[in-house]
Amino acid sequence: MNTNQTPKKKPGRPKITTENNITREQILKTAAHLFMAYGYEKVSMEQVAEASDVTKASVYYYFKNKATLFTVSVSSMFQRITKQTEKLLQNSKGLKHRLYEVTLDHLKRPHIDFETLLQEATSSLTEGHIHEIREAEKAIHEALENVFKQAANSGEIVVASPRLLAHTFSTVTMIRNKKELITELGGPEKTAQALVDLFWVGISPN
Amino acid sequence: MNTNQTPKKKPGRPKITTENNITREQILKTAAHLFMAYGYEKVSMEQVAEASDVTKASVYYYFKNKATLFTVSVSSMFQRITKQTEKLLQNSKGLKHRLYEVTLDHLKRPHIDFETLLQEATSSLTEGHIHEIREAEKAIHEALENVFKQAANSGEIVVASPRLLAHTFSTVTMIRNKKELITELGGPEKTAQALVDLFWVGISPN
Amino acid sequence: MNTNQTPKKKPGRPKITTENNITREQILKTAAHLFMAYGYEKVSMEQVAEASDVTKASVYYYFKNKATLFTVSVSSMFQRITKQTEKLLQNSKGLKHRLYEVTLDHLKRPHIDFETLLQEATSSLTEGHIHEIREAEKAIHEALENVFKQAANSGEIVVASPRLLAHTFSTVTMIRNKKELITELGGPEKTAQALVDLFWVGISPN
Amino acid sequence: MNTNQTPKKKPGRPKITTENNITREQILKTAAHLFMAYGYEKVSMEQVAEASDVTKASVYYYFKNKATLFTVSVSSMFQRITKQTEKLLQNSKGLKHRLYEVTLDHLKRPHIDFETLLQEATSSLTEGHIHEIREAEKAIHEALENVFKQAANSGEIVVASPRLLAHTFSTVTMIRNKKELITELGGPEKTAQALVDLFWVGISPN
DNA sequence: AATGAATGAGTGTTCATTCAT
DNA sequence: AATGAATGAACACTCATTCAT
Repeated sequence: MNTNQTPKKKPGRPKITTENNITREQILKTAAHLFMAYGYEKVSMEQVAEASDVTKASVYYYFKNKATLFTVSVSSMFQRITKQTEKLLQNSKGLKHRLYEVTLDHLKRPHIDFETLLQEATSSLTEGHIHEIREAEKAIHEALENVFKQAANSGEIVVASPRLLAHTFSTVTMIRNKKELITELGGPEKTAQALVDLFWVGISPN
Repeated sequence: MNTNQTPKKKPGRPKITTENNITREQILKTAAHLFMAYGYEKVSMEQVAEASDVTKASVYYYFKNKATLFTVSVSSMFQRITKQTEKLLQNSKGLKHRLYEVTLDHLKRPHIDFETLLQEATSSLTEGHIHEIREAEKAIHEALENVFKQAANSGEIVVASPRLLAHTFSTVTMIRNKKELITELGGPEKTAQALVDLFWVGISPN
Repeated sequence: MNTNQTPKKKPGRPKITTENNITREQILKTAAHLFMAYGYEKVSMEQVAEASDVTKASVYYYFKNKATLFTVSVSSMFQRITKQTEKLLQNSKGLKHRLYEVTLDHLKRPHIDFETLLQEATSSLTEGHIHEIREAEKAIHEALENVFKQAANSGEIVVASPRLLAHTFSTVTMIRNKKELITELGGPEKTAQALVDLFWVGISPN
Repeated sequence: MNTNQTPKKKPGRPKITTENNITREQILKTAAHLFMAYGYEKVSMEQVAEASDVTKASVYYYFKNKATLFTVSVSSMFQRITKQTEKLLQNSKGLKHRLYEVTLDHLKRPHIDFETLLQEATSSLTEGHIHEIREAEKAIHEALENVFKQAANSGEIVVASPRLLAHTFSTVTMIRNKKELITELGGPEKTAQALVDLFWVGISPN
C-alpha cells in the first residue's frame, strides 16, 4: 500500500507524501483522541503537539488553525466509524442482530459524544467547518437509514420515518456515558440487548 | 451579656433573604442561559457579569468560583425543569399523551444538552459539584421512571427496565439539536408525535 | 492600669473606650501576629477580619486602610517588645548575663524580622507611617544603647560606638530564622550563649 | 536511517545557547534587581516584563511561573556574590583586612536582605525552590566559614564555632539598610571598619 | 458600632497564533 | 519539513476600598 514499500516505481520524483503523512497522520489521530476525550476548548494546541511528539509550530505547519485541525481530525474519525458501522450492518444476520452489534460497538466507545463536541466547538468554527463535519456525520446516519429503508421495503420492519429512526437510534447510544446505569443493567452487552429490544417491540402492550 | 450570644438585635446591615435577592437570582438565571447556550469553557465570568449587569467582582461576591456558579445555576435549572416535567406527567390524560407533552416540552427548549454540558465541564468540577448536579438531574429521571413503573403495574405498558426506558426517553430528546431533521418532519409537534409513536409500538412488524 | 479596673471613678459619662478597645485591640493583636508571620502583602484585610472574628468592613471602621492598620499594629508590638527588653535589661545581674537573656528572648520569638517586614511594606506606606514605626523601633535600640553607655562609663565594657553595638546586637538576633544552625549549635540557649561570648571577647587571639 | 536517530542535522531553528541568550539573561538580571529592591509580592510579572523590554508572555516563555523566575534569578545573584566574596577573601592581606573588604562590599550593595526576601517569598515557593536558593546561599557562608577555619588553624584567630561566626558576620551586614546610622558613623568605610573592630576585639575590657 | 453589598484595578497564568531560521 | 522565539488577548480570581443600612 505504502508507496515506498511497493517495488513498482513511478517515473519522476515521488511526492514526499510518506513522511508527511506519518507526522500529519500522527497529529490527526492524536488530536481526534484528545478532542473526543476532553472536548474542544479543553484541548490546547500545545497538548496536541506534545502528545504527537512534535512542536506546536509543527502542528501549525500542517493545519492552519485549531478549528481546521478539529474539523479534519473529527471528520476523519467519523469516516472510520462510518466504515466500521457499515461493515457491521452489511453482514447477513437478521436486522435485529445487526442492530445489536452496532449498538454494542457504539456503547463501547469511550468517547465524548459528537453532538456534545460539535455544540461546544460550534462558536469557534466557521460555517464551512461545521458543514464539513456534518457531512461526515451524515454518512453514519445514512448508513443506518439505508438499512432501515431496505428492511422496511422487505417487510422486515415497519417504520414511519427511517430517518428519524436512524437519528434516534444513533442518539440513544449516548447512554454510554451513564456508566452506573450500564452496570446496573449488567454490562454493555445486556444494555445493548435491552435497547434493541425496546426499539423492536416498543412499550405498548398491544 | 455578650451581644453575640443574646439574639437581641443583630448589628449591622440586615442580610437580604435568598428569595428576594434580585442580584443573585439575576446572575443565576443569566449564567444558566449562557452555559446552556455556549457550554462551560466558552462562557467567561466577565460575560456572565456583563449580561447580568453587574461587575465580575460581584459575581464572585455571590459565587466563590466558576465551578460553583455553574453547579448552582445548572442545578437550579434542573429543578425548574423537573417541576415542569412532573406537572406535565401528573395530569389525567393517557400515558401516551402525557409522554407526548413531555417530549414536546423538551424538544422546544433551545438549549445545549445537560449531558453535553456536564461532560465538558467535568474536568473543571470537583466530585462534590458533579454529585450535586447529578442529584438534580436524577430527579427528572425519577419522575419519568415512577410514571413508567405505575403504568407497568397498571398494565398500561409493558417494559423490561423502567429505568432504562426513562433514560432512553430523556436522551432521545437531544434530537432537538438537529433542527433540519425537525423541520423535515414538519415541526416539533409532529416530531414529538413520531418519537412517542416509535417508542410506543417499536419497529417490529409483529 | 485599665480605666475600668481602677475604682477611682471619673466624673461625667465615661468614653465608650471599653468595648471599642476590645474589638479594636483584638484586631490589632491579630493583625500584628499575621503580619509578623506572613509579611505585609501576603496578609489580606479579609484574613485579618476573619481571624479577628469580625467583618472586613469592621476593620475599616477602626483603621482607615491597610497601611494604617499595619503601622499601628506593628508599632504596638514594638512597644510591647521594648517593655520586655527593658525589663530584662534592668535587673541587677552582670551585663553579660543580661545580654544573654535578651538574646535568648529574641531568639525565641517565632516571627519574621521587623526589618524584613518594614522593607517589604515600605513602598505601600507613607513617610508618616514609616516614621511612626521607626520611632517605635528606635525605642528598643535606645534601651540597649543606654545600657551599653552606662556599662562603658562604669568600665564594665569597652566600646567605640554604643549605638553601632546596639544595632549590631539587635540585628544579629535575626539568626533565629536559621533553625538548622540553631539546632546544630545545641538549641537556643547554647546559641544565645555562643553569640554573647562572640561579642564579649571577639575573635582576636591576643 | 531515521533523521531523529542519526544526529546528522537537527531539523528546525537552532536553539540559542544559554550563555548568549540575551533575552533570558536580561530578564534574569532585571528580575533579580526588582525582587531585591521591592520584595517578592510587590514585584509583578508585568513589571519584570516591562523593565526587561519584553512582553509578559515572553517572561513565561523562559520561566514557567513567578516562583521559578524568583528562584533562578535570586540563585544566580547569589552565585555572583559568592564569586565576588571569594575573590575578596583570597588575596594575601591579613584576615582582618580581608574581612573589612568583604564587609564594605556587602554594605555597599543597595539591596534588600536575602533572608528578608526568602522569608517573604517562602509561602509561594515549593520545597524544591527553597532548597535551590538555600544551596546557593550556603556557598557564601561556606566561603566565609572556610576562611575562618583556616585562620583558626593557623592561630590567626580564636573562634568557638566558625559556622556561627560566618552566619553572624553575614547577618550583620544587614545593617546596610540603616542609612542614618551609617551616615552618623561617617560613611560605609568607617562603618565597615567599626564592625570589623567590634568582631575583632569584642567588648570585654580585659 | 458594625455589617452586607458592590466594585475597580490588578495579578498570575494560558493559549492560539505568527515569524524568522 | 520543522522548530525556537515572541506576542496579544483573554481568563479566573483576589483584594483594598467604598457605601448604604
